[in-house]
Amino acid sequence: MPPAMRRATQRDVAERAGVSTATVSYVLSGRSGPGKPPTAATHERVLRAADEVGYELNHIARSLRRQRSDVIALMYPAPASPWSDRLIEQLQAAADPRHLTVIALPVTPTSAEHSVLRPLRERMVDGAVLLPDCPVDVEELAGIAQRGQSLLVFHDEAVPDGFDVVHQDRLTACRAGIERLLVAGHRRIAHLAHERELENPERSVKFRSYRDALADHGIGLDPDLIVPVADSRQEAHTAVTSLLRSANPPTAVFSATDRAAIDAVWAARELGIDVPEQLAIVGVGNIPEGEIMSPRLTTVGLPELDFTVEVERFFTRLEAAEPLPGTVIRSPWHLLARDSG
Amino acid sequence: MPPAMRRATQRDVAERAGVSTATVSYVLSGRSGPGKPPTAATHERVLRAADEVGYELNHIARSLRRQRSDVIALMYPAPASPWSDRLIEQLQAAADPRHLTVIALPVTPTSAEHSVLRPLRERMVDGAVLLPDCPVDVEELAGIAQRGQSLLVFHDEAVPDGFDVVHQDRLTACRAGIERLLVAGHRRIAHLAHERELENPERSVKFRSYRDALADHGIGLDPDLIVPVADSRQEAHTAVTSLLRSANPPTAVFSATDRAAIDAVWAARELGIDVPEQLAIVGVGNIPEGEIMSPRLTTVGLPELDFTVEVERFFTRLEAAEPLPGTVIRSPWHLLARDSG
DNA sequence: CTGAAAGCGCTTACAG
DNA sequence: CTGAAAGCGCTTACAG
Repeated sequence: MPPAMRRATQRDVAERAGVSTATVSYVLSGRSGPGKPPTAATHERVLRAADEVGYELNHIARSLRRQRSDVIALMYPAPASPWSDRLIEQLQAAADPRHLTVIALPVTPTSAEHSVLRPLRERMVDGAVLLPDCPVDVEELAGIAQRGQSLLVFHDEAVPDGFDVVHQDRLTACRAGIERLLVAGHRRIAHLAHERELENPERSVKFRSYRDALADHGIGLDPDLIVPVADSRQEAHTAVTSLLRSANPPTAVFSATDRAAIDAVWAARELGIDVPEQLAIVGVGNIPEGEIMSPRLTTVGLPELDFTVEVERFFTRLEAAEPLPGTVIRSPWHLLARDSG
Repeated sequence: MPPAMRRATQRDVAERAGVSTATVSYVLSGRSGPGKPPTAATHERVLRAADEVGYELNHIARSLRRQRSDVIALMYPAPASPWSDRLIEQLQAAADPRHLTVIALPVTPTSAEHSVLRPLRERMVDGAVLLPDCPVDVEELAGIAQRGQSLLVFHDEAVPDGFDVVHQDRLTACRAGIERLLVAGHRRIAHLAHERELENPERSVKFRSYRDALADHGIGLDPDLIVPVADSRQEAHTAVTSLLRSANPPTAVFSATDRAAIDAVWAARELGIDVPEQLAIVGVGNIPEGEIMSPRLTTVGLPELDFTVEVERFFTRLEAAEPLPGTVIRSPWHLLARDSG
């Protein structure tokens, strides 16, 4: 940072108003001490002085003294999604009247695992909501909760321990999606995967569902059918096009994202391949576009993009006078059988 | 926040290691004072003590003392977009090796105008990149820059003043998009608008382009053709469908977002209406999907989703030893005439 | 009703 | 090479 112009502090305001910094603090924060509030005249004088010297609160100093930052975070794996957008919106709606600031912490694939929880660990925020697939060490969460920060974690395997967990049963739902393809007789099912998750397949709900469901039906993995393109619309389009043009094309696609699934529909259409007759497609995530395209996208996900219950619980914990026990919120994913597969 | 367990501080570490807090600070921060660095033995002892007491740095305390937070923000109008995702990615890539934290500050329509710049005003962050259409008071930016925070502002009318501005000439480009429709002979052109911007039309680049281009061609505004659905895929789809079914349907659509433009393509297709023959469609934003759908979307926007120059300039300013003069980065939008209109 | 003073948890010249 | 001490800008019991 280039050198800063000296900023006005409460001391400057106090001097100008001819009062103590205590009085300035009480007036500007709107809080009342144990005694009677400042007189109207004092109040007025402080406000004017603050205005005259161009005083602005220093949030960092307040945070250190109050031992809370009044900032909460939403952590999500980048890129953003209708999910993260909706949750941000609902968090902000709840945070605004409480004078809390909501920040988003997008986790990019390059982020080192240890650094992801740093903002929590170093107390930059009072609490956080963690969306699924954030590459964090679940073991560390209990420690963070114990030190007084509020946590709501979307994670199917995590056990609540001073924090709340949202169970979505994603594995079950994803398996139902692939089973649907298998039951319809498909044997060559391509998988559009998250690039990052393919590096660490055991952690990937989507890849595991795919692998296990196929295995149950006696089908092995064909590397040619697994492409790491779920996060890029362009790459998904290209990859599906070339799969469909190959000598031995798939008859179905299971995509780790709805976006890539939609690209698959487009790619098929351009080649004159009918969906679902010649190519069945199942996505994951249930984003709103899926419902308005035609054929409507068959997918797996939350039936409603609504986090009222989760947000309420998070704020309850944040505002609790004493530590609350961890709870589980069940919000299971469903197979939404529509028209594409 | 529920009451916190007492956290270990550097004082605890110092006591345990039998050294002063100064030594602890030097060891843990990796910084060196004016003298010689601590001996290997001291170093070792401090590290072990820190580990034993479970010490974690308090970022807020460090920030207050150092007078910088080492946090930078990307502010963007919610919902997120390929733009904001890409910029976050590039900012993080640059921030990581510098040990800076990047946060996203999505601005929702409900945010009061005065509160949007609060994180800057109150010094929660050392600097920020502001994407277009953030509802901020441009007048206030110079003051923030003067107090030492780094600012890079995407804004076509802003004049640099201790901060950098990116000029994209969005108005010119948007007008070119509508002109294209007018020149092709269209007279009934629907506009899919941002809901929020319709409340304050003078601020809306897209609405102004639409209104002014039409006026130039002697066409008045028809309220039936202006619908505030650009931010919702579902609403866009519904609105376009009902427009196309109306007694006097539009022959073209100018959409404030590519997303809604794509929905318009889908809606038309479902009704058996040809794009662009029977309905010409022009979007705004140039998101990647536009290129892979068919017909390929005609749109207006940045030719490349790349912010290398902007990010470099931002970090140059952030790291400058003294205040840098404001500059203008030109990165003009273009009309990308493809197939949909 | 108002002020003097301590302290939040760090960092950093300075003295030794 | 290490330690004692001041201070970043606030807030808040406490004394008057």
